Amino acid sequence: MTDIEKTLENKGVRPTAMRILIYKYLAEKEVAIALTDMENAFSKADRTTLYRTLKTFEEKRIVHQIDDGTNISKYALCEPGCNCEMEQDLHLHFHCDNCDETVCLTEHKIPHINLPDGYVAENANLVIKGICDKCSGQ
Amino acid sequence: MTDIEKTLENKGVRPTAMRILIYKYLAEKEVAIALTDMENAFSKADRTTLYRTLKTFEEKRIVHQIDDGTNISKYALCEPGCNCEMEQDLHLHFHCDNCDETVCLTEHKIPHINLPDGYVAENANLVIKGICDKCSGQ
DNA sequence: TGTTTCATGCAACGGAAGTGCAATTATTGC
DNA sequence: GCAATAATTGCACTTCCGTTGCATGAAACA
Ligand SMILES: [Mn+2]
Ligand SMILES: [Mn+2]
Ligand SMILES: [Zn+2]
Ligand SMILES: [Zn+2]
Repeated sequence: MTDIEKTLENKGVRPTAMRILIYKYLAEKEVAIALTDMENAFSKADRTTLYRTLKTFEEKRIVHQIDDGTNISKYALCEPGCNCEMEQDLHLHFHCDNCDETVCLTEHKIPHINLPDGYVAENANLVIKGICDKCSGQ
Repeated sequence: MTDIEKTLENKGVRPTAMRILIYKYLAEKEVAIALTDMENAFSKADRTTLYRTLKTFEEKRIVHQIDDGTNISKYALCEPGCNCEMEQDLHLHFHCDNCDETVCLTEHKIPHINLPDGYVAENANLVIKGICDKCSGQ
């Protein structure tokens, strides 16, 4: 039993061949992945299977969904021990307008915001757009 | 010539009847408006006209587009004299999970974020989700 | 082994954004 | 005013992404 299989089982997901492949794919990419990216990478697998795998992973807190403002849902593996929905774990995301890639900046947490009276914050999403380190040539 | 007509002309938009109605509608709503909302409010007008009017308004900086994470684009009138794309004018948006409405918190600017080396920020989007003042009963 | 539960594949649907083109309306030059 | 021109509006259609229903296949269980 490999590390990935153990991880999946720990999260309550049966480690099928497909799921292991998808996990590996997510692990080796350092950027957020869209369903379409998956489709291209796994031309043999069905779109629905990829879709449902991502949803299962999300539910079991293996990945978190990222809304980077492109209107295309992206996904990235959660950090070990992260509580995606807890305020202290909400990190920001960076979307590069040049290469169109989105990355997690897991070290950069979303600052706490004081809201007007009556507003109760439960979640937050902060996306910075611009040019990424690869594209800025630095 | 009414105030609205003047405003539109100043922004370089011909004040047609339709556009004046749409502007009025946006002005009297205190929440961000989706294209579908428009369709319901103006059942006589064609969807495309509403769509293109919003795009024109956006281009001419009469409204700004809001991505609140629902994957439905919303629009709200810009504050007088605002430079939507300038960093100092980027305010945050609040989406209520209860009533599903999104509001501009124009007084709450997005805090400046220090990025890792090589990343160049050009724009930012911060959406807080939770319960709005009306729904929290306060 | 037989039964049940879960995963996968195929097909179709739905909502929202966007586009080409024709028709209508407003503006301009004479 | 009237023809020529430009801008706006309406209709039809497309595309893209996300999502669901249902049948089939594989794995776990008893
Ligand atoms: Mn992330
Ligand atoms: Mn706003
Ligand atoms: Zn880049
Ligand atoms: Zn509310």
